[in-house]
Order: sequence, then structure tokens, then C-alpha cells
Amino acid sequence: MAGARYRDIADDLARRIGEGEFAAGERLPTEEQLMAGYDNASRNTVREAVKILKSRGLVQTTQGRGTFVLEGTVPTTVTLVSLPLPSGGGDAARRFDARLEDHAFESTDPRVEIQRSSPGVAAALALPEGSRVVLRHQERFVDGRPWSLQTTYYPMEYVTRGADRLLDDEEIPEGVFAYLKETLGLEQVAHRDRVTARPPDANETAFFSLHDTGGVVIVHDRVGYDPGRTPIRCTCTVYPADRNQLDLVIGAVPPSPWAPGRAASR
Amino acid sequence: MAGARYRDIADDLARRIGEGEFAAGERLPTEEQLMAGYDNASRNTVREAVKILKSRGLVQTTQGRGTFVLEGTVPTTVTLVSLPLPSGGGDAARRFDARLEDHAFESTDPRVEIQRSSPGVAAALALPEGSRVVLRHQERFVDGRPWSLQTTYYPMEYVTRGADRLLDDEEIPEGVFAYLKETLGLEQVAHRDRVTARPPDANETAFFSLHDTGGVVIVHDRVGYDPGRTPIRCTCTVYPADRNQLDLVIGAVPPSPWAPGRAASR
DNA sequence: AATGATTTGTTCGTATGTATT
DNA sequence: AAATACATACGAACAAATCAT
Repeated sequence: MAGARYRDIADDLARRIGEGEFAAGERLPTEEQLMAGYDNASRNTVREAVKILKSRGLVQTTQGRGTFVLEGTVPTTVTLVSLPLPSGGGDAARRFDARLEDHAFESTDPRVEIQRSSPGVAAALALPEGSRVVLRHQERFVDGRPWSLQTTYYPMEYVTRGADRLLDDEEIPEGVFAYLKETLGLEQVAHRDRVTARPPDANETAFFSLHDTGGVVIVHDRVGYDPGRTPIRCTCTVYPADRNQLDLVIGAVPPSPWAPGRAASR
Repeated sequence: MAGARYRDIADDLARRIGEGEFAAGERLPTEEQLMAGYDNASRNTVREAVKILKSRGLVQTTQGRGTFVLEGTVPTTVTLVSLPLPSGGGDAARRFDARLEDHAFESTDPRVEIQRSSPGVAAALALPEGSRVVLRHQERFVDGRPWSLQTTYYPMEYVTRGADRLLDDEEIPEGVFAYLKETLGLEQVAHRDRVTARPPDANETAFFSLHDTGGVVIVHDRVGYDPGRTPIRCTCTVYPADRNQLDLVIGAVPPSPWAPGRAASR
């Protein structure tokens, strides 16, 4: 027992969970029982240990019920890129939208705002910092569960050049791609994506029903370009990491090889 | 105040940090001062609040020194895929290795093991579950700092077919790609990638010097295929999310548009 | 180099609130 | 309504790391 007591207890419990002593979905001993089981450690010490397990996503606690070992949920797969190499690609629509397979999804009508561009958005869209951008924000659901938050930024100039439906508080039925091509002749033929992950902020914690501590979100930023390498738009999508994975396919590959669970734990 | 006291304090402190009252790198008020500032809340309550800020990656605490607002570190960019579309691709080497730009990196000599394949690895490599695989594990560093953990799995069959240097406890100078092509005629022409994120386990927490609570790792799994769609190998790389981002480039795009910081916070 | 003050880390005890069974 | 179990909150003591003197 090298370190702090609560950390030792956490490690021991993690080990016992890993060894199957407490199966997925099962209830852990109560705080009272853990106190007894660990040499009459105080309740606070035991609770500190359980907090670590929560922050590692191993268990979940519910007031009045107990502490439960989380079962690995089957993540939803979002395909960022799917590129059969030889020909250079199937249809463009499949190429340039992050796709969600085998799930119906709903989303709120967009909330539309006009903002002065932040440094990040300005750089992405190659606009002067502080220039106006149109922002369309949607909350998206899968099976009624909160699934992702998406914000797309367009240069305000598009609106003044005729794409005024960008300001509508409604989905554009034919899709923004088709609409921009129709009205402005813009065509997205390339994109650059950035994927990061971080703890959620307060908004995201609330929307995705994550815990105070221990949640993780994946952030996917995409900038789309026209043939002249001019940025067209910039999209930021936030996913809760516990129920999503991102997929890339480059070249000819067989159907998904991913087995449930992780490929490797260390 | 609506919720729990420690949560209210955390939200208030997060707001004050966001508004610049406490700048990046600056020290937050001591626990004693926070107690006084929040209606004589108890020390434990204040500490609970600070824990939330830690788990959100907003602050870092150091025993004996204080609590400090974290400055956004410039992340290292790993390019997973870079594909100029028109031609179908530049050179293969650039296409099929996750690249790290503008940084020299070192890695330990591989630790080599022979294991029975887990369900995940078996599925990825299209082998019967429990069949033998060779596992090469490396710890990788950038600027002397721990940067990523990588494990690559090969079917044991490769060794018996002549690629016995896979078992060497050393790097293969010409690269495993070249070696496998040379000895077995294997050529990786396609790959499927999966990106997920999760809290670190105990090993990762230690190696990357993350905190008990609040750390995030990005997991990048890649399965490489030969022209016959047969899996060749499977690689699992784990990055600490606080200092890494993954990049994808599809088509002709200008040089990196990412500005420091996030494209969008909500 | 040693000391003491400051500041966060760990552990315990206790009481009360709230959701579930 | 009662018992169970986790959540919140306070108080206190000592440990360990850091910093100024």
C-alpha cells in the first residue's frame, strides 16, 4: 500500500471489478459494507475511492439505490470519411457528410445567430477576425437520447449575396450543400478535420446528462473547401464519448471488424 | 442558488475564470480566501468546488503552492490521413502512417509479447479467438515528455512464415512495413480507423502524469489491409487528449487553418 | 542550511437531506 | 411509513510540499 488510502481502495476495487468479482450491471457493496471491508476506513475515504471509479467510467452511483458497475455500451459509429481509393470516391454526398449508420436521428430546428467571428472561426474561414458570421446550432438526438451538439458557421457574406435562407429558423430541406450550390454556385470538394477530446463544460454536462466529474466529449471540427481552396463553412460537433466512436475508411476494406469492447487495454 | 452549494461555487468560479477575472497561469484565491468569499462555506465544500474545476480541466492544484488557472497548451497535431483526392494519393508512406509534424520524437525499444488474441484483436485481424498474436508495445515521447502508448498486433503466423524479426526486442530500422513486404510480400493498401475517447486507466494516468480525476485519453485503433482485403495488422495508440489533436485532410486544402484554441465553445 | 509560515492533501467524525425500495 | 443508501455540508486534525526568511 504505497499511496493514499482512498487511492489504494480505488485500485483494489478496480482490480476486483476487472477480475469479474463484480459483474457489469451488478451492485457494488454499500458504503457501509466497504467501510467494514477496508479496515473500517471512514465513509468519506470510501466515497473518495468510489469517486475515482466514477471518474474512470467504471461505476455509476444512484442516490437511494447504490453503486453499479457500468456495462460497456455499444457505441454509435459516426463515419467521418469513407473513401474507396482506386476510383477516388463514390458519390460526393457520402464523402463529405459525417454519416450515422443504422440509426434514425432527429434534431431540433436550428437556432440561428449572427456573431462576430472568434479567432478560431475567423482563422478557419479565412476571414478577418471580428467579421460577421452566421451560426446555425442544432441539438441532435438518437432514439430520443441526446446525441450531439452541432454548430455550423458561414460567412455573413453568403446571406448578402443571396443565400438568405441561411437565416431561417428551420432546416433547409434539400440540405445546405444543395442550397449553397444552387444559390451561390459553391461546391465543397475538400475538407480538413480536427478531432480532439476534453472534459465537458457545464452546458454539455447538462445536455448529455453526464456526471460532475469524469465525463468526456469528443469534438469534431470540419472546414469545407471549394475547388479554389477557399473555405466554405466550418462545423463543430460535440459528441459524448461514452456512446460514440468515429470511423475512417480509406481504401477497400471488409465490413466493420470492430468487436464489442476495446481492441487493447494497454 | 438552485443546486448544491459546491456546484454553485464551481459554476461561479468557472464564470469568473471565463470572464478573465483570473487570467491563465494566475493563482486562484486560497481555500481560506474562498471560504471567506463564499459566505464562510466549509473548507471541504470549497474543495469539492475546486475538484469540479479540475475535472473540467480549468485549473490545476499543486500542494504547497496553490490553485492555478490552466493556460491552453498548443496541442501536437497527428495527421491520421492526408489524401489529395484528384490523383488518389501521394506516396503511400505518407498515406498509411499517422504522422507527427514538426516534432522529433523518440520511443522506447518495443516490448514484445506473444499472447492469445482477445475478442477485439481477433475480430480485427479476422483470426479465431484465442489464436496467437505477436504484440509490440512502445512508449513514445516528444520533447522528452510522454506522448503516446502504442501497441501493434500481428498474427503469429507471420513469424512462422519467416518474419522472425517481429520477435526482436528492437526497432526494425527499415520499418515494419518494408520488412513485411520484403519477407512475406505483404502490402498495406487500405485501412480502417476508429477513434474513441475515454478516461485514462491507472497505467495511463501514471505514464502521462494525469490527475486522479479529470484526465482524458484519445484512443486510435487502426486495422491495415492488403489488396485482398485481408487484415495485416492492428495498431492501438493512446494519446493524452490535453496535448494532442488528430487531423484529417481530404482533398486539396490550404495549410492548417486551426487557430490556437477551440473553433467553438458551444 | 534550517526554520517557520503558507497552502493543498488526506483522513476521520458527525449530522442532515433526498431518492429509492 | 420505515428502512436503506447515496448526497451534501460542516468541523477538526495532521501530513506533505513549497516558499520566504
